[in-house]
Amino acid sequence: MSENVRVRFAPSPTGPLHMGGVRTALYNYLFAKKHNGTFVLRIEDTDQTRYVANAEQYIIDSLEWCNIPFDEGPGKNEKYGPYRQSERKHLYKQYADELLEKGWAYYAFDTAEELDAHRKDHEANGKTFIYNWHNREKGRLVNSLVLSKDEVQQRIANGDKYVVRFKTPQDETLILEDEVRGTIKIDTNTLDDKVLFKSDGMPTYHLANIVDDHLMKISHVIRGEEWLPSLPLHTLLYKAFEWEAPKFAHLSLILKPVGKGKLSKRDGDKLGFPVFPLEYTNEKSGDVSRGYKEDGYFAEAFINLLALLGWNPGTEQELFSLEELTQAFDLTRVSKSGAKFSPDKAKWFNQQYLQQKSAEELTELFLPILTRQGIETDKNYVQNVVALVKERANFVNDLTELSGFFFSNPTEYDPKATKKQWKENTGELMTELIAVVEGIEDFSIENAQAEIKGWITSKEIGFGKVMQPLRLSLVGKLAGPDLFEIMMMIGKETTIQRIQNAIASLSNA
RNA sequence: GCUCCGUUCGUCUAGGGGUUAGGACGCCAGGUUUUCAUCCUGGUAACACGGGUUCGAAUCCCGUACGGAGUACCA
Repeated sequence: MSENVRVRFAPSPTGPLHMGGVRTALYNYLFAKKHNGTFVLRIEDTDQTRYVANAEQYIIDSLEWCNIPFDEGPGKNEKYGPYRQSERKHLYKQYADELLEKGWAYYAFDTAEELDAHRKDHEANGKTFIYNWHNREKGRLVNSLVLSKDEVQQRIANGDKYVVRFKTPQDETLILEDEVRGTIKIDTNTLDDKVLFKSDGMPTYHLANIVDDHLMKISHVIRGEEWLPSLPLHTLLYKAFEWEAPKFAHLSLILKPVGKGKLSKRDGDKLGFPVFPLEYTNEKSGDVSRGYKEDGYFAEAFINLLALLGWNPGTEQELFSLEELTQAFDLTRVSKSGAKFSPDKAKWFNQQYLQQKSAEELTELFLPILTRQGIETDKNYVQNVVALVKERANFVNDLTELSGFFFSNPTEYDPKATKKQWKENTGELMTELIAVVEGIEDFSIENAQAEIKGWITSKEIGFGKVMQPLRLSLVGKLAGPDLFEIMMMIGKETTIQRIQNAIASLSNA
């Protein structure tokens, strides 16, 4: 199997790439890399009515950001190109004709309205309309199986609109193999004769897909579960063409975190998490959808969490680099059932990755955010700040909230904490503390600690009586790193200043 | 409706005839941090149901229920 593994990710450019799509791409990528194979990107844009101009670039950018770039695809290494089906349009007709000649397909002249009427009719009788040449519909459908040869010729010559349909064989039981699901049995009589070639001259997905996978020498088709019902058709198509079929693997869907159904953009909006890798602006409506990248996720974390959603290595390891994923990945360990997405776990993954980063790395990421807020400071200072607060952060963006008091004096004090910690005599105590702080000649952590703690001990009052109001004065709330660290960072002057501010606004209210 | 796929703690999952059914997220409690978070320790909690097969079933088979997908001249 490790020879000539070629897989493809074949999205339709109808909008931004959903995280489920990214996962499909990722599994393809991992499988390819694991087997020294090739990862192909093919754009399936055979439906002109749903085409969205910026979608293809979005897909490419997303794969890029996730660090799972394709080896072959539009504009890259095009030895089996072109890779946009719209640009391969001329290829498909001959294959439809081949099937027609071999008797594996036929012309159908039924209009959309007629078919619609049939469907409604059947529905009214509690039945399902199946366009299936060999039974049920004899005489009601207009196609080259019931029309005479001459009539067919004439209709085509007249320019009548027609489609080409696959002629599904009768009374066969298909035994299909899926790499993740095992054996699937299907009775061909339950299948309908799918359209292979549309009246607009474009192939449908089914035809284009099989032809392209064959032409591009795809060895493994790893795709979403929504394609499982098409597997019999696709298998039959390979048979009809007398081509060797690739192996298939169908991936279960990513489900919404709460309730039923598959994950949708709405869930993200409602529960406050992105469903797209990158921010996306809808060209028509102007709507902006948030992205994992913009929400502060690391690409490695995003990939890691996606990989574990529906796959596991069989060990208890959960944190994987892309390299490790590639090594560990195995299609047979992909789970058959759909997985509910958990925003909490996603956050945890990001936290894990953030904690692994050094203060230096995080500072590089944090600096632009500070600049955007108009805070210009010394990089070393920022790095020291980051070192102090990073263990409290899940996202780089959290650093803003966590470190604000390092850059400016508190302007308000947490009311609840104030009520609890700022008592009648606290003002006097803090005034005394100012004197103590002023008296510290060499303002180092050791000295400050020794002086202040010594003073508290001599006053014979509890540490909390001083330390909590002090924290309130310096930070504005009861949170944050060690107080002495904070004092060193902001310096003696600012420390005193902040205590004075606190006394002014909290004791004279 | 019909066809196909699936079902282990709330969630992601391990386990595939004999296990105290394991881990992770979440949640709860305790410890550390005179704060908060982190961190550590512990706890909570699951084999959908009913029939078989078997000495023995979460595990194999059948059925039911529930969930999902498909049922387009969309992909």
